[in-house]
Amino acid sequence: MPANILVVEDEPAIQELLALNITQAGHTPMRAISAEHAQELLRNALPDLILLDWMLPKMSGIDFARQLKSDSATKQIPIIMLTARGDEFDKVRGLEVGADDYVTKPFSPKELNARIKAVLRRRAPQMTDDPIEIQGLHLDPVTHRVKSNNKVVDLGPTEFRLLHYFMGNPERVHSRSQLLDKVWGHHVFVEDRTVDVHIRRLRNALSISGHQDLIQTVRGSGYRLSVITA
Amino acid sequence: MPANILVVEDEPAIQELLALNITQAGHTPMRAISAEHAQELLRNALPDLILLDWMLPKMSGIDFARQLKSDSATKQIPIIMLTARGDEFDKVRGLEVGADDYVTKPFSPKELNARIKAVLRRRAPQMTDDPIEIQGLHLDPVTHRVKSNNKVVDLGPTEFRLLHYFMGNPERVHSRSQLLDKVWGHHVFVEDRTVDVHIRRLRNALSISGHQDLIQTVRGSGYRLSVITA
DNA sequence: CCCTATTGTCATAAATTTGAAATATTATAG
DNA sequence: CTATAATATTTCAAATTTATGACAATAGGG
Repeated sequence: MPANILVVEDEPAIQELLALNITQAGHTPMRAISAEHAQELLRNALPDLILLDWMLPKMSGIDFARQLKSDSATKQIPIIMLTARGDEFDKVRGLEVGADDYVTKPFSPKELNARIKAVLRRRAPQMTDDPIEIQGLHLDPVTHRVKSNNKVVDLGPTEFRLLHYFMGNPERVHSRSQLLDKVWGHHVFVEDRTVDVHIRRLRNALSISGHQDLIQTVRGSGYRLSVITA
Repeated sequence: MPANILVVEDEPAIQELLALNITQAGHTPMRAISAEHAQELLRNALPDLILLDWMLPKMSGIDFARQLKSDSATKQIPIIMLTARGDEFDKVRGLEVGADDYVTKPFSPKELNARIKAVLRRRAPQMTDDPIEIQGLHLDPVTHRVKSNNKVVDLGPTEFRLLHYFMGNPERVHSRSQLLDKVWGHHVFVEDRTVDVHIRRLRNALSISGHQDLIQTVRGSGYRLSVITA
């Protein structure tokens, strides 16, 4: 979720404010004081998002945006426009040059962060949300449901992710550490043994449809989802 | 119901007229003065519908339409052709290149909007004015009414849009952010938690006819309208 | 301009989930 | 068959998430 954000703003005070905000929201700011300066930075590294002032010295924000959107290297980078309330800015023109959203100054940190989050989210690639079926057990990420013959299997959030992962990688043994990485997240600090508890909860829930044996223990290695009952 | 509509028209006066019409119909126009310009805009964002002049400088409307329909990214976008009465235009050729409908200039705003609505309805059933019924709960966008066995469910504007969206996308889990995007709009700045409150109000209103359980909480993910009670 | 409906936020209450600790079982080397 | 390591279960308090009621600000309608 943390992203690199390029701030293009000529007023030092506002730029500082923006950078601070971005940092506090867990992202990393890159700063440019003009379109030209920004172009220079872009040659080295491409950010995940660009905050662009509508009014800039020399090349204006709108021209710069147009340019960014016409360059194949930068055109997919989302842009949030910064406009002063007095500016003659309308959504249509903004959208025409390819801005994904806009914020009017003065803006609240809260609002800015909300918009950054929203834009990044829209960009985020959709995870594979194809339904999976194994042994009559259906898992559908879209509806967030697990069913077996019209019987609904009720799962908590973690158990759902766990089962999703198992069904996406069947017949393979996963160590507790691997499961923590893939299902919980890369940087979580959780006891290995806690996985056991969630496996128990998952089996428990699956037992309603008789699928509890799908989740098998591989002593000394971890767990596995397998259709082989032996 | 609101849609982004790309207008490709080289005559400024007519373009202005079209944009005005579109805006008044509750949609958002994007303007291009040529096929090339349109291509540029399309690289940024795909509209829900394209209004395309039959006669354009350089690349003609017909060629552009053909190109749009051959590109996998744009081929499902519906196209309405604009033709002058004098133009030697025949429906067959228009349909050959994949236009979904056509309007002859001069056109009446009424006719244009009717055609836009019709084309959009064919493509996105959820944002049309068609009545929806689920589990005896009837929602009619035209009369702006919700009924269940001649019992009237009284809803505020936001709750109505929310229910409309849910009924147009049943069984699917929607995150709070998605709901804010789809029901409130892209550029609104509202707390995620506010969705909870409106869900509550919606459930409350629905309880008059016993449909409150249609709106289900999916812990950790969002909300869902589902007929599956379990 | 007054009155009412609607909205978005909070604060607080409820409900559910989670992680870890303690205890019980089970598998397996020797 | 035993000792021992590994896994299963149970339990519980803390943490997280959602539900709810109240309220101030706004928008609309007369």
